[in-house]
Amino acid sequence: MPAGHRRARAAPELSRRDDLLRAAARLFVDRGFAATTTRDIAQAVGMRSGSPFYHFRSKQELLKAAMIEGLEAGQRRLQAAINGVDDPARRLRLMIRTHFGNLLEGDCHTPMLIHESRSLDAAARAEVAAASDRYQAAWQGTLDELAACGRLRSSGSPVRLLLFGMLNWSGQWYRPDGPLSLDEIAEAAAELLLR
Amino acid sequence: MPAGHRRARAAPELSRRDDLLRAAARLFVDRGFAATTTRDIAQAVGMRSGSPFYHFRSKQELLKAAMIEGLEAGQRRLQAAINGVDDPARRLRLMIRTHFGNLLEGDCHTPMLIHESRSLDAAARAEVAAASDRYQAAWQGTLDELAACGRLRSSGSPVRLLLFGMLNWSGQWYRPDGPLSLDEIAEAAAELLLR
DNA sequence: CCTACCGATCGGTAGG
DNA sequence: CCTACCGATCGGTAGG
Repeated sequence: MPAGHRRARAAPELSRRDDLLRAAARLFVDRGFAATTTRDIAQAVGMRSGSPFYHFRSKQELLKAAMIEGLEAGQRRLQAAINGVDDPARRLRLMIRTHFGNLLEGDCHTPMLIHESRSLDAAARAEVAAASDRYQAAWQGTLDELAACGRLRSSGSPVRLLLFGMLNWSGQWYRPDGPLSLDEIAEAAAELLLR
Repeated sequence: MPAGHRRARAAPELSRRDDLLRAAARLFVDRGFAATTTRDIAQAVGMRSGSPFYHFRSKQELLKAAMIEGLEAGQRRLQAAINGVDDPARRLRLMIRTHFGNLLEGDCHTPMLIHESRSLDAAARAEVAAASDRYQAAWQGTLDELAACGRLRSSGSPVRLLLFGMLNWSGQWYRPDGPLSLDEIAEAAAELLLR
């Protein structure tokens, strides 16, 4: 039994670390950072209470890594989705839909953790803020382009922030089995921005 | 010294209860429910660690009361602001600006606590949800009226939810000493909705 | 990665 | 509303 499986899982340490990251992200999103126990996280991946600390120095480090790596994975999905798309309006629609995916599909939902960075110390919070800025910077170019050709309702400075509000707040009310699909919600959000 | 002040503060028990509620709301908003200690709350109003439990049965009850009473106070401000205003577009602008006040001015910021209702048991969560629904119901009439006369960008069903997203998410980025005033942000949000 | 454990903190209570 | 306190839980560590 151990023989045939050797190649299936390369670098088992990395995979375990990833398991912890994914379980932590899910629990942090569901219950909040402070209400989640390192024991909960360990149990979610079948470890004992002390073992997560073999992979991460502290609970805060787990949160920091989950947020940064989750944001970077989301950013890669964003770039892949708009790769080669010239029309900025179509690009915006794709970004909105992809962001909903990062936020509400899959099993990490990292963008919903942004508020938990208040639980980090200043240094870690700065690292997370930098990753979050990189994620948002990817949007500014498309918004500027739309504003330049007059296709944005409002080119005022809070537009990007209001847009992220519409999108990120959906984590509070969206239900996969509800009456609205993510495609529909994404379309409605784009409609509000585009002229 | 005790003589002359007797009339200044009527019903001191109620006032102490209110002090606790305000301090709790502020701390819950700043640090989150789970990360806030009942000792923190007691200290914030000059009590000893056991004393909040003379006014509230449990930490959860404190959260429930802070949320419900805060939402009701906000709803009263909302109604007062639009009292006698006939133009639905102007009413919407006033509601948005007043909601920003409930959210970001004063010292309770109750709407930012909605996410913390996950820390309540099912019965308490239902009570809070009912108060939150009443708060949101006040908006639906105005939105319907605007949709009926074609002055809403989109009359799709998620518009109210997307609107609340724009507004409530601002708690994540708005700074009183930042470049944008609440008047400007409120105006930008209204611009996105109105045609 | 597990076992066994520690010190600190926390929500809540008794009794006044 | 305070004093004094309890039981439980939690993040983290030593040592293997």
